[in-house]
Amino acid sequence: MLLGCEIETHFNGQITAGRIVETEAYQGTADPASHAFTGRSKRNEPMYQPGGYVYVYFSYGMHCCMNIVTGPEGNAQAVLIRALEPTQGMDVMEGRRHLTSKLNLCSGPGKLTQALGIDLSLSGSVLGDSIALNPAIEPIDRENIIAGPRIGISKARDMPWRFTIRSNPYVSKSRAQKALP
DNA sequence: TTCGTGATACCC
DNA sequence: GGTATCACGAAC
Repeated sequence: MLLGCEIETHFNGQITAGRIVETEAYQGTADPASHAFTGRSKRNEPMYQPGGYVYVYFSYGMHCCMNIVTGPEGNAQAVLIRALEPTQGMDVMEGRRHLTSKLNLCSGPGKLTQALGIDLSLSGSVLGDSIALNPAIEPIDRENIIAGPRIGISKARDMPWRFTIRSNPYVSKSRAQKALP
């Protein structure tokens, strides 16, 4: 479980980090909403690597979104990181995001990649170098994890594979409460 | 609620 | 080559 773990990046001597408060699971080639559903391609190739690889994709003309590959090689399971609670390098993040509101620095998948300085060139890299994954500072009790439908997809909308930490103010907001059709 | 934005995939 | 699609965000 990635919730509660910390993602830390080092670029140009600048350190930024945040605690994961919101994720979405994508279950490989059998999941119609997964980027791996239509088969292997140059873009989704990192998803087929073993757990620990990073898959970054570009979407809607301006956003990069970051996934952590979690399954065995060839399985294409990945977890989309949707929101972080900033923990280190707030000043650097504010500079990259051009705003000073801690609450909104990383409250969305495109926002957090911008705040952490992650872009397409990091797709296919491995955790541990420029991007590190640190263990949870404190474990999250099962009762404090909320599961709900994933956001922004048109297929398999009924699968409750979006996970957030209960009552955490740093989760993404604008579409968070959107009801299913 | 709408609109900007560009990489990708797939079809010619 | 052209174009529809897209796991979004910010401005209205």
